[in-house]
Amino acid sequence: MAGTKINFKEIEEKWQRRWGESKIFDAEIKSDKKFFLTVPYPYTSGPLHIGHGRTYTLGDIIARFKRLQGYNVLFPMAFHVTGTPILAIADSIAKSEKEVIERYKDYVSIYEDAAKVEETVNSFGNAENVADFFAARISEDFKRMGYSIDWRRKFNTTEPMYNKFIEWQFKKLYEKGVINKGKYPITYSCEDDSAVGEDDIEEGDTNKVSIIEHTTIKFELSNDTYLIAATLRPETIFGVTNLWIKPAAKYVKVKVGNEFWIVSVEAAEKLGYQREEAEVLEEIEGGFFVGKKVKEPVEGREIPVLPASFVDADVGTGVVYSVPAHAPYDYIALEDWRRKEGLEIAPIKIIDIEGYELPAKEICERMRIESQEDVRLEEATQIIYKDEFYRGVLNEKCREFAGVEIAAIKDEVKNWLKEENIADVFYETSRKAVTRGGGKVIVAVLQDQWFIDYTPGWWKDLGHKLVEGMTFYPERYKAYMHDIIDWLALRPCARKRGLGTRFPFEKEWIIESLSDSTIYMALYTIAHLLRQLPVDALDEKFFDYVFLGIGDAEELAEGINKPLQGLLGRGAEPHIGVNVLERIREEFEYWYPNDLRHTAPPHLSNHLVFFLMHHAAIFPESKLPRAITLNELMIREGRKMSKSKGNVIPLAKVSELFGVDLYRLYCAINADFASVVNWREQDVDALRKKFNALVELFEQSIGVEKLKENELTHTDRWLLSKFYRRLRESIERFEAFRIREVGLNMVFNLMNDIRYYEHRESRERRRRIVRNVMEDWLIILSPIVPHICEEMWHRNRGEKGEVREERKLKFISMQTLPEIKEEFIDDRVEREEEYLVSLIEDIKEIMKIARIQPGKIYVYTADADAEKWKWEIFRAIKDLSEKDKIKEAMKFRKDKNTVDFVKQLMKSNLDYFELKEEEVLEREREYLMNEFGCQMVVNEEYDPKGKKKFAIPLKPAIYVEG
RNA sequence: GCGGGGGUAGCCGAGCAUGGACAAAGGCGCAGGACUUAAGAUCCUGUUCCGUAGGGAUACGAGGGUUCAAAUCCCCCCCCCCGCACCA
Repeated sequence: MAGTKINFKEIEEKWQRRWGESKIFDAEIKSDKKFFLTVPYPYTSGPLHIGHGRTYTLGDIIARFKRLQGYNVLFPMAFHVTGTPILAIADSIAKSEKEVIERYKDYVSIYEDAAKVEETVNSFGNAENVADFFAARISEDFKRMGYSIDWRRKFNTTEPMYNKFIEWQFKKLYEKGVINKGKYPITYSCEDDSAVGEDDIEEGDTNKVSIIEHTTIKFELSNDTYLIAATLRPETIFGVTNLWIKPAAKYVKVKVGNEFWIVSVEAAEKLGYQREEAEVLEEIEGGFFVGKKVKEPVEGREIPVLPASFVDADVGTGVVYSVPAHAPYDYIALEDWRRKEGLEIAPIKIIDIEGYELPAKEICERMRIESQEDVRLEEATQIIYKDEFYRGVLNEKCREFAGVEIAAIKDEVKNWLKEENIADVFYETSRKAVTRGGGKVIVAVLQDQWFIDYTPGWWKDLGHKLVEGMTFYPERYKAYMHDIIDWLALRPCARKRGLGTRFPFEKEWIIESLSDSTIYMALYTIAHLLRQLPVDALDEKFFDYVFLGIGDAEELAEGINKPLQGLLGRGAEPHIGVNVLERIREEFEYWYPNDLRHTAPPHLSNHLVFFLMHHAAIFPESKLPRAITLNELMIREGRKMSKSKGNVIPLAKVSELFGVDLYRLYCAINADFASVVNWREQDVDALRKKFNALVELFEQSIGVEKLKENELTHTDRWLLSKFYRRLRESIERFEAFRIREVGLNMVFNLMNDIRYYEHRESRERRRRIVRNVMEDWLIILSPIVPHICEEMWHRNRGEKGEVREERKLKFISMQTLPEIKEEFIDDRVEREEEYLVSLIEDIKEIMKIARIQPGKIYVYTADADAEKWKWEIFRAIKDLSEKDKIKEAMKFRKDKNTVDFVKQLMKSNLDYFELKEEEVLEREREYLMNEFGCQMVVNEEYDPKGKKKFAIPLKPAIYVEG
């Protein structure tokens, strides 16, 4: 075969241009049923790659399918600019940071000529330029991917219109009493003087830094002066025997209220970020405290302060209290002391746990740990911690807490210690971390952080109720979303840095970027219309009217026009007519709610839950989201795609490297939403061959005459039956978002059917039968591979000229789903074919095993006159249980052969189906003889090997004569 | 640890909810053949083992169990992936 000579790139461009010119994806209000689909707007800090493309592509496939279903579809797009990353990039570039500049040169050179790269990147010192550049490029990328987006509604999240909208949202939440201010611990960089997140932290994406709450416990050194020990296990305070300190480290005295706390220098700095009243006084060498006695706070026992090398001044407070019965570190350190100095300190056991007498001692012995420098101490600590936490019980030394499991009593002990003014809270990071700039990351407590309080019961109830009524795909995420709502508590919603909307209640704060992207889908419905209004008009009243129907359009218009009239002078026509406002309201009313949000699982516990909760709080029930679908990520050659691995393929390169339709097909077919897609070059190549073959198949049927109804043979009917059955299944699956199955069914399986058909009939006839189903086939494939379908559709219809405005309905993209021709779906035809296939297989098997070249084939069916009783019994016992079958059969024919037959029947496990075997075989005799290149006869008397008796219904007996 | 998802032939990946037609779809890879000057593409055949008649044996992470019958149901164990918050 010559292979298809199609220039895919040309076709992509042609149809994208024509779709654009004809504005077919610009969604306008129609009386039809509507479908409003959104995917997350991309963050414009850099180019998107093929992994991101999966979500947008699947979104577009759904949008296109919904159009075929007859929905008036709105699929809009905007750009996310809010937050710190873009600003941080601009700052770095302004500061000429080499690494960032190099990275952005790479990014820009995806799009720009080498000559312009430098200049462009230089302009990125300004954050706005970064955002604008990538927003513009990503728009182009999306157009090149063939996405059916209504671009008129595009906006970005830093423009004034958006700010106004976000202000409105926060006022609504404020009215509900869920915007509050309070203390909040965060990861923080002193150097940058700001909060830092996963993206700001070195290796933060692979090795997360979380906030750990330590308990500090005061050990009195002298009046009002305390050594402050930090611990994760405050319940072990009852077993304390001594303190540990690092002699070489520097400690400081810190004035906290009326008390003086002694902690390491590092801890004092952290304390400064966690408490308002901490004041650092003099510095003291660790060694100074060695040998001193302190009073433990619970019993008032005097215990010694000892030096230990394992103490890290930069973890906790640099002071550790020692519980040698239960802490391996402490046990080993004391052992050291005993050996070197002969100092005996007896462990105090306070936790009973099965399998241990003295847990710390035993674990060290078992693991053969002998030195405090042994790295495995960490592991030993983990093991004991876990064992004791889940299985340990506090013993009689622990006052009223005795007899309770650690897991259940830990927090009670902690709270009691706090109440007794013995304990306090100290936050520490879960590991030592630095920012990408190298600044140390600590935990700071913000004293007046604004946050959204998701705890009110009424709100959670609304959230649960909403989720309950929604569709989720994959379904399991529904239960997960309920869990997230339960677990959601406080969420900081503003920060002092970054791009975004000023917090309306305190202007030096900026609304944080996940909090400003929760109900923005509503803005899509009206964004293009808001452009005609002055920004000042977009006040609270305005949005109340548009989104909630509160107030009156006339009054509102007057309010808007008054200041304008002042400018224009008396007697001038009002600028904004009531009709404009009504139109805006109407648009929102028509399109909202968001029928489907398609995104990826990482958004579940942040963006999506806010999306749901904010909708539930602000909008009436009729405007709440209807469905969420999620697709997993894409990896490449088995590995995660990331800048650092250098294995990223930009979305902008898809057309050039693979072709858009092929990429889209791969996204659709390679994995279900619930599975990770593995982008493998080898698989892409294999799919390309398939795809090209498919295109060629279509091409070869263009201009060919269809088979007429009266020409149809059994094989034609078989193909048509297969086709419409697959089509019917595919539409059902499409509706259920099982796009992979649609793709497999309508590409791989159908092509196999057609290959079989061609083998059975002829190439010429195949061209004709394909022509019979081609239009329907193209339509169902068009959401997935729209460009080639559009091309084939038009070639087939001979519409080579430009498509003019009035002919826009002629796009395949604007068709409706084909009718399923149920009359062609024919079980009998398919069963007959299966019957033949299995007969051929059996004969081949026999030829192979017996090593015979057939001279003549004898086939004996169970519906031959002499064997007919078999069919009768088959019919009679088909629905009976195994046990009853023989019994029932014997009623028909008391005979040993009957028993043998029924046994054979049961073993072959055939599905009952009425089929006239002899008739089918006679009809297809010529084909069968062709297959084997020899004579074949059916139900002849001649039966030299006595095979006849082995015939059972649907499985003829065979004798092959050499 | 908690919560969720998985472990299927050389690889990827269906099937498992409603146990039987499952040696297990489909694809890739590999081997042989056809076509070709050749390569590629395409098409056939094979791809656990045994078998001169359509059959049999062993197999679906490991081990038990239920059943006439288990990849599919139950129990237990091992391993892998994802989420656990302020970050877009």
